Amino acid sequence: MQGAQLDEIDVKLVKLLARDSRRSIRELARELGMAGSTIHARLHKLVENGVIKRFTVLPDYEALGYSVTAVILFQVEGGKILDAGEYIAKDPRVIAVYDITGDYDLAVIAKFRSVNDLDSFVKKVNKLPYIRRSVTSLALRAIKEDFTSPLTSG
Amino acid sequence: MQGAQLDEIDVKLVKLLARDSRRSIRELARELGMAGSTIHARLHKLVENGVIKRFTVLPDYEALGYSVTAVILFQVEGGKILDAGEYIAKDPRVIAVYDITGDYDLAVIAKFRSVNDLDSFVKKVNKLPYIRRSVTSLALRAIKEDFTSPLTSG
DNA sequence: GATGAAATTTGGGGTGA
DNA sequence: TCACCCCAAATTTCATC
Repeated sequence: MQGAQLDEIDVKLVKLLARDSRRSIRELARELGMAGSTIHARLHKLVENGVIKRFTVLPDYEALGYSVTAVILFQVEGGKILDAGEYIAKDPRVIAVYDITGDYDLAVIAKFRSVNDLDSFVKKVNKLPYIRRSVTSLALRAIKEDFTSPLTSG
Repeated sequence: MQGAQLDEIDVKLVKLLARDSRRSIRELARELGMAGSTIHARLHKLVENGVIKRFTVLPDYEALGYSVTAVILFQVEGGKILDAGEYIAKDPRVIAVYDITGDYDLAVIAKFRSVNDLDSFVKKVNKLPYIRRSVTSLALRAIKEDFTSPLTSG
């Protein structure tokens, strides 16, 4: 994916956009001390190279009815970890799946409309033949949830 | 924050923007079968009510040099969970902190530039007097990481 | 790569229906 | 809420350096 080496301007541009992706190219150009057309071209490349995967919006899941967040760990039979991970990843309610070291093999974070919804998800996944064990932790509260934090707090 | 009840159009609008927040109001209006000025007003309210928290960009953390992701669980002395959570949340490398049920009290997801960087983070947090125990799992691979998934896959 | 100027769209506000 | 118009500002393209 990356032949693209990013210089300091590129990184600054991504950070500015992570903070607020609606800022005009003119404004960004002014702040970065370059011409608008240059920033426009750089932005285009960043998107093309996949450094910026998507322009999106940070939603309030509570307001949208997703009041339940869960962290679920799975033990999977050796050799089937990626298969299981990819199966789990297909579910739209899953926002993250990590292949992890330690006692468990997969860490999953997902958003649900209700505890019943969570329950049906866990049961669905546990039906897979190569899932050995799972632990479900209900997130009583999301103290922080900001996937841009490393870029926007720095 | 939520006296705002969202109708179907509002939800659709958020979903469309979660998929691509650069689409013009004209285009969104056409797709939703409403006038541009109406969509403009609705969008304004969604931002004002905090249903849309921020316009942002989905970055490729690998490309930006954050090659290490970790899932860390903490056991915290009763009564100090929120304090610990808020302390941890301040670190820019932390993208999520959940107050969870189960054997551990906090689940943390964070991004690091190196394993050393991760190590120093865990040591820093473990110095807190009310942290009883922690388990660090290195994410060998992010099989999925898309915090808009419930909105964009549905 | 970067630039400034030109051509095309868009945002945002207002009006009356 | 809508359809319509307006204008200032933005995006995007392109010839040129």
